[in-house]
Amino acid sequence: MAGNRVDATAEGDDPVPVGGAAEPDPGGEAILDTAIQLLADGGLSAFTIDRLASAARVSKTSIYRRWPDKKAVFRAVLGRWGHRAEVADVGDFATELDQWYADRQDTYNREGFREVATSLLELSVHDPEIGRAMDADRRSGWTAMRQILRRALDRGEITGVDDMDRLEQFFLGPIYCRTVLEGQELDDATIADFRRLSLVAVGYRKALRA
Amino acid sequence: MAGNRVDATAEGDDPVPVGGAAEPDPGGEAILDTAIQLLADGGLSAFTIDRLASAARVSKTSIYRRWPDKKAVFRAVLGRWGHRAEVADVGDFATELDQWYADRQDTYNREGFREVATSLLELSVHDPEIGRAMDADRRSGWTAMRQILRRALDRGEITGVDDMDRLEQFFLGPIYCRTVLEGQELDDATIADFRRLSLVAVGYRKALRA
DNA sequence: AGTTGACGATACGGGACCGTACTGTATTCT
DNA sequence: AGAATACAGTACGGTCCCGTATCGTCAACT
Repeated sequence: MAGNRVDATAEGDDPVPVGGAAEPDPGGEAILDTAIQLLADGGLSAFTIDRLASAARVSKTSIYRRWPDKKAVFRAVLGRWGHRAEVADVGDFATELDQWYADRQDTYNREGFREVATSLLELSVHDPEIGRAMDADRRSGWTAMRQILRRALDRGEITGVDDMDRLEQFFLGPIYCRTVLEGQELDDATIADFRRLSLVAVGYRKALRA
Repeated sequence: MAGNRVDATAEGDDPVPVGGAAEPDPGGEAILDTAIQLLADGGLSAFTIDRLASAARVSKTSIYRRWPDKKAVFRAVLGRWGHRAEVADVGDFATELDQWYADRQDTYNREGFREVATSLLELSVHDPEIGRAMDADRRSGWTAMRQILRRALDRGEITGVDDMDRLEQFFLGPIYCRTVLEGQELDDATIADFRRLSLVAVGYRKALRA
């Protein structure tokens, strides 16, 4: 149920399978899934290696064989938690935006998303290593929006702001604020409102009838 | 340097001065200020009562005399961390919005704001008690925006959306996303962009020349 | 002067947690 | 079959932390 794997972690997280070829190590991924579940249930204060082992029905040995210490487990969780969304170029900003909204809806309405997101954010803010991993993950997760905006700007569909960071924040902010900060659902009506407001804001003309 | 006190905590945080009248207990507030600093420096994992006592140059006795346990300290920190912004009715939405932006700029650019905000958010999401305190605090902190929007709607200055939650999220989201999630500064140019986009979005006509 | 109460310093019991080591077992590879 | 490996289970040392208790000091109040 979690998002796709961000494969290029390259931080020493990979278990390096010995005999066979590069298998995805289903055991490790199962552990990480359990870790996400554990984080969703009890937050950082309840996240211990002993509990993770118990919840994953695995011995601590199997955890420490894969990751050197607890922080490495967190980094790996962050990688597995990460999600990349690709939105194809269909020639129209609003259509691509709807695609992006649908993907965000799936992601942000996921059970336990808020809990895990806040825990990982707290970690990333106070730990430089995890922070870098978080940045990379977020950047890859947002690339879709960046590409959509870039194309829309090139087509001349939207105007008024050319700073990509601010544009991204303007589109994602309301969603993030509603779900992660406030804990409210991202329903269709809300998406419709955000969509209409945002399109008007950036001067997308074709959406005046909607 | 922290925000104003939210006085109506009413959760057993008050130290109840014995002899004199209702003094504000400067010792307790100094401890909470140190706690905020501690949270800003090391996050949740570094926040311990022993360290708090040491950093505040106070004995643990003085802490446990004021609050029954660690969670109560967190609740008190949340109360002191809280901030209420009032924006007077001046008859024009954009003017009041600028007031609000200025206040948000002060708040969100505060040293250590992001660190403390993420830690307290993580706590509040996973602990119902602290969560309720957080909700009350956030609600009081956002009331200014709610009032501004309410007045603007009544004056007919803005149109298109009448759901107050979504409107609030639409205005605060970009700011929150930029500062807390991304860790970027909330400079004047960014405020100007967000302001222009938002005003256009809600159909504030008078701002077309700006 | 004498009492009261807040305070600092310190110590302590109890528990939790991290990371490692050890042992025995099942499975896979040669 | 035999060797190598991953694994579960468990125990352990060391550390940290919470919350309480104790004791001596100092300032305020009566």
